[in-house]
Amino acid sequence: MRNEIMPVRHGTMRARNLAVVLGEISRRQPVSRARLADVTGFTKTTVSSLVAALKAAGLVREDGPVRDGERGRPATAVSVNGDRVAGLGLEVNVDYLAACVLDLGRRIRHRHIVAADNRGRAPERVIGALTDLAERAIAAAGDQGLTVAGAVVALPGTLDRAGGRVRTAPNLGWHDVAAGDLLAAGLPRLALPADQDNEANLAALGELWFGDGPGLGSYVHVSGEIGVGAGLVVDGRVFRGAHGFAGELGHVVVDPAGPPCACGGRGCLEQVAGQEAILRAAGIPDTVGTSTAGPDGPLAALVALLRDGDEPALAAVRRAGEALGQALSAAVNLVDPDTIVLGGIFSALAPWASPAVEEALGAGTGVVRHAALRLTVSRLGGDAAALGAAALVVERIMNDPALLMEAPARPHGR
Amino acid sequence: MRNEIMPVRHGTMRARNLAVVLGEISRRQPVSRARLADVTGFTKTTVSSLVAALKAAGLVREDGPVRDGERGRPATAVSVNGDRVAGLGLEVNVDYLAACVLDLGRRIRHRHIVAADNRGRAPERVIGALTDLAERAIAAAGDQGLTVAGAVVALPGTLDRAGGRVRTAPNLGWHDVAAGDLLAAGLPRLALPADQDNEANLAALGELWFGDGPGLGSYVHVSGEIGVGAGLVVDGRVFRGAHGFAGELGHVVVDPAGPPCACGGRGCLEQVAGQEAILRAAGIPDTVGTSTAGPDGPLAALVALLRDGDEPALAAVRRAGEALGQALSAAVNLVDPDTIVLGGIFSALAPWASPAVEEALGAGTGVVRHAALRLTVSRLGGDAAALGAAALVVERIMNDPALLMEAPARPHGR
DNA sequence: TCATTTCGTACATGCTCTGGACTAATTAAA
DNA sequence: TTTAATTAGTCCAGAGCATGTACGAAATGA
Repeated sequence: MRNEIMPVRHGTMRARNLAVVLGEISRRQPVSRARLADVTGFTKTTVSSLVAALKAAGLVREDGPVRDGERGRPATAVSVNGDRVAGLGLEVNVDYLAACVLDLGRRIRHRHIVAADNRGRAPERVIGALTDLAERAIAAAGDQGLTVAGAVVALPGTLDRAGGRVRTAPNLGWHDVAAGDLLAAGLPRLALPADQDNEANLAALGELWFGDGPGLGSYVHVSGEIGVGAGLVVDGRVFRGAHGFAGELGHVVVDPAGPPCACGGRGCLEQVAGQEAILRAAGIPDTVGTSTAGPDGPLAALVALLRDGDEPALAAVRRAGEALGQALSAAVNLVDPDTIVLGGIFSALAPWASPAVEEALGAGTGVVRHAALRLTVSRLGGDAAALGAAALVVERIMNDPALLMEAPARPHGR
Repeated sequence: MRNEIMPVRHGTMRARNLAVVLGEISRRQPVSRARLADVTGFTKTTVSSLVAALKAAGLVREDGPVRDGERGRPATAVSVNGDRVAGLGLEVNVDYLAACVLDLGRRIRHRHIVAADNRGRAPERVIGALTDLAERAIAAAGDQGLTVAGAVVALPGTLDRAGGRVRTAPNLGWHDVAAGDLLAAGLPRLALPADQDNEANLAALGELWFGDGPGLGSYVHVSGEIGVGAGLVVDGRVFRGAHGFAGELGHVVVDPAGPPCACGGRGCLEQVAGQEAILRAAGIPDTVGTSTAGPDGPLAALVALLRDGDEPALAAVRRAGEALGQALSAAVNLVDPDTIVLGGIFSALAPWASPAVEEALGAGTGVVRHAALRLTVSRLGGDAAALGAAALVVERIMNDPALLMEAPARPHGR
């Protein structure tokens, strides 16, 4: 019904085809124009013209002659130019801020996390500190000859992405904050408009790019920090649902008779498998202020107890894993992924939680389905969402390089 | 990662723009070329050319002069031509077969349901009966001057859509059946290749087109028959997940301690809210053979008991509603729809089940979210999936009318 | 040294959208 | 009744982009 098929004009066609060629270059890295013509179906002429435009924009580089086949003139390989354009990823979380710079070649050029207790702090202050971080990142990029083309901010809450506002970020204590405007005020104007997205979605994207590798196509990425969220990736695309609130794993009911949750529901997963719940059940005081992720945080204390075989801690984590597995089985039945990736605090707890997760997952998914399902653990650090945010900028450029090219590429607007 | 951006050539551009114009015509029905130019952004020249092509293909019709504004030359209105091309929808279900013909103007031209106990019957026999039904439908369409351009079959099971095979349809007793080939053998070659899809997905599509109206954008459509399935529609598109098995609501766990299910899991929704479970709990023998949907079926008996205030029946339906609401709350948290539509047997049971569904739904979704959520009941009959199947054919044509147009529209393949 | 093979570019061609001029049909005003 | 204004739709040149053939460039092998 709501089909949104947009008109295609010459400019759109060109823009699209630039993206096709750039994408294929990125996928096959040093690759000749002839081979590009082969795989895209374009004529050699068209490929040459598209590559020339990409080269002029600094997005692509000629690597010099390479012998591809056995006879014949050697090809001049082209590859993505990672030394000119980069994306900036930013992240606001409850107990830290993060920034990272990712170049078009997918190399991380800068990465910085600072601990900060943002719980209840005024949004202006938080965004102020974040823009400081962003400025330093942009400067660092500049030192390496990189131009930062755009930025995305990861925020832990429900967003109105179109309006650039945060509706609610309960763990930050934010309500209806114009984060976009605040950020725009502090950042230099970039070529691409700054954007924001949910922390869980971006962490999932980070996993796709830097985690278990490009083999992952469709998966549920659990990103438990203070809350429990999930990013749903289907065929390499983040699935956001109708309003962008999909993947709220933390509020899936795992025990209808359970305790009431702040969300208004009852027996939500977060009540059992959220960080606070786990710590409480394990008998550890949850002191925010010392960074959760840091070596002195309560999470480290929990892991230490687990290592020592402390029974209450083990039971708490087991119970959390069980509930998580149950909620995930619903996600599997409804969203049909290949893989489940445990991220956030669960990647640290995985050695003790995984068996319970696995078992509950098995009980909640059919035999056939369960056999095809993989359960993996994220190897990414706490700033997975910042990485994903930067990846989103790069992805956006790769999907529409014309955004960064001179006017001729899109002559008639749109 | 897996981005699938396809090259765009002139033919693709044209094909796309034909779809844009056709879609806008369909949306605004009698509409002038001038207005089309306005809303699409094309020049008047381009619109004229596109409309001419659509008219030549018989997809669009000129309605005669209409005074649109107040001054100036009156416009000649164009609208979708519903009298030339139609789509055929077919449905195989446990206790009936259905066919329907839908013209491009979205009018149902033919609709036929026959009761049949397909449980355990040989697939060849079932498909044979279905092709008979299809032939009669095609003949009926021909009598009305319509050409059937394509067909889609709704099947109650997990499908390998690309390969045209049914993997498993437990309630039919089918395993790895080449339904596509069987059907192709019996049907005349249509302009578009015949396709198949899951019954739940198509029922959801049927609801989108013929149910509570175009207002619905994103919703979960529960289609309980023998099993319990759900079709997920996000922004007017069916969401199929990675392998096409999304929306398996029937196997979401509602009670981890519950009875084992045939799927290998434990405490699945289907064990509580499936038709058999409800009937058993209500003390009614589940005799398949008499059509479930018919006036003498066990479902009618259940409704009669409910009308009489029979307590075991009321309790069974209440319990089913509760479990359904709980499973649906997971779907809401994960997929983020606007609306829940109760279809299948639940539309008949809604008067007694809805309060329990509503309550469980409220307990499992945050306050904010729950306030925005609507719970409605399908007004469609048993053949919702057949309607949806026909709608899918029509949608496919509307999305790419060039498929039905002479070669000139796509000169270079693809 | 020359045929063969493969890579990349040049130039003419064709398809499709754009834009301004023009014709057509109607209402409002003179 | 005539004339100006307004809106609809078509005609025709023009521009953007991909296609296709021809051709020069750079390697291998005989």
